[in-house]
Amino acid sequence: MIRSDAARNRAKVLEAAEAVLDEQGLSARMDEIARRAGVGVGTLYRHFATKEALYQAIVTARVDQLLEEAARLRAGTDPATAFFAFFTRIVADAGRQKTLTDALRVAGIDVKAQQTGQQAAMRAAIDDLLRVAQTAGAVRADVALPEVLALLRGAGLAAETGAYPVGIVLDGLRRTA
Amino acid sequence: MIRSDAARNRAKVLEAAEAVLDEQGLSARMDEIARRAGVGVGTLYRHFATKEALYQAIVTARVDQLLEEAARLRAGTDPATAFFAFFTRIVADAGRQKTLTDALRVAGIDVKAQQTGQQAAMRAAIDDLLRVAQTAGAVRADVALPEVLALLRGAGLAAETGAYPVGIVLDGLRRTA
DNA sequence: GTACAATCGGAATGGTGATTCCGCTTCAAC
DNA sequence: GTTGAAGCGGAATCACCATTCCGATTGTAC
Repeated sequence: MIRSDAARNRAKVLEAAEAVLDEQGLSARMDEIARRAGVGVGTLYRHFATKEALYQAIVTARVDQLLEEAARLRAGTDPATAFFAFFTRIVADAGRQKTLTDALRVAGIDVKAQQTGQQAAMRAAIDDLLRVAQTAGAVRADVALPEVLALLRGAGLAAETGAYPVGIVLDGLRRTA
Repeated sequence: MIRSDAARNRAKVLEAAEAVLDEQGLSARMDEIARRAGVGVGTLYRHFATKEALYQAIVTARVDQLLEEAARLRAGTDPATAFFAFFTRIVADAGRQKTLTDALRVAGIDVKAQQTGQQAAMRAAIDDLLRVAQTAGAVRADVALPEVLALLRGAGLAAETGAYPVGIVLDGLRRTA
């Protein structure tokens, strides 16, 4: 059986880590996270073997949320606009959560060889939304996944520091009259 | 009088630093720069008090180059395209020189309060090119300097990791028909 | 209530890399 | 050619953090 205090601490750690990492990005210090969670660093390490692992846990969860959102949009929204909504959603979130920008890396060129297949899933979801939008005539035909990923990466990174005019980029992606 | 060897070493250090910093960004190590310059770290520190100072020296020079380029474009090119050319030039360079991305920060929201007035000059130059292009009807009227800076920042950051489709962003900036 | 394994907390450790120090070397003025 | 100051190299220092360790504590089973 899992000790109740252990479960409680794990939750506190995750919550604190999300807050701190969103604010400061990967450069946040482990002590700070532990302090904010109200536990010792030892406890923190009992639950997550390394900083990287803790980070990974959070990012993975976030990407999953995005994947769900993509599915939801795909199913329930006008195919011509689902793509734009998803793009916008990602950028908006990136402005609030530093971890998300790195989450994008999971979908992008990815620095350290990833694993989960999450990367593939994310790419597939975006690619799918893109194609449908193109078929519907809402997005110009001369762009493909790589371009969209690059635009997303840039928008996400920039949004991290301040407001980003997604609308302009989306206009650039719209079918040229 | 400045000792000849000192002058020579200063130049070697600057050259090596440009190369290394462009390749690896601010995380490059001081030893590496010294090694590449063929001098000891002590020498490196005799010429530049801190890593930050060395970096600053390079970035400042680069921004100056950009300012000249802006002036050149402003004077000698069709006002309707000078803006696009400048934007493109910056993004292209950012893909090659990691220091440039940070140079953009000088023109942007700037993390650690800057000084030189270089920031102001850069902003003014971009603002000027923008306005002229707008007057010429080449750029949509509903964008202003902040939006352009944000787009530049994003494009620069993304270009650092891979190809970036500037064209799409520029299309988004064009006058909407 | 007791026992013991799982958890805790947080001081100590270890690694990385910037910056300092200082005895040695080289330049250039005389 | 001599000499003092400026410059040099690179080993030693310092600071910063992630991660480890271990004696003290707490939860759960009996």
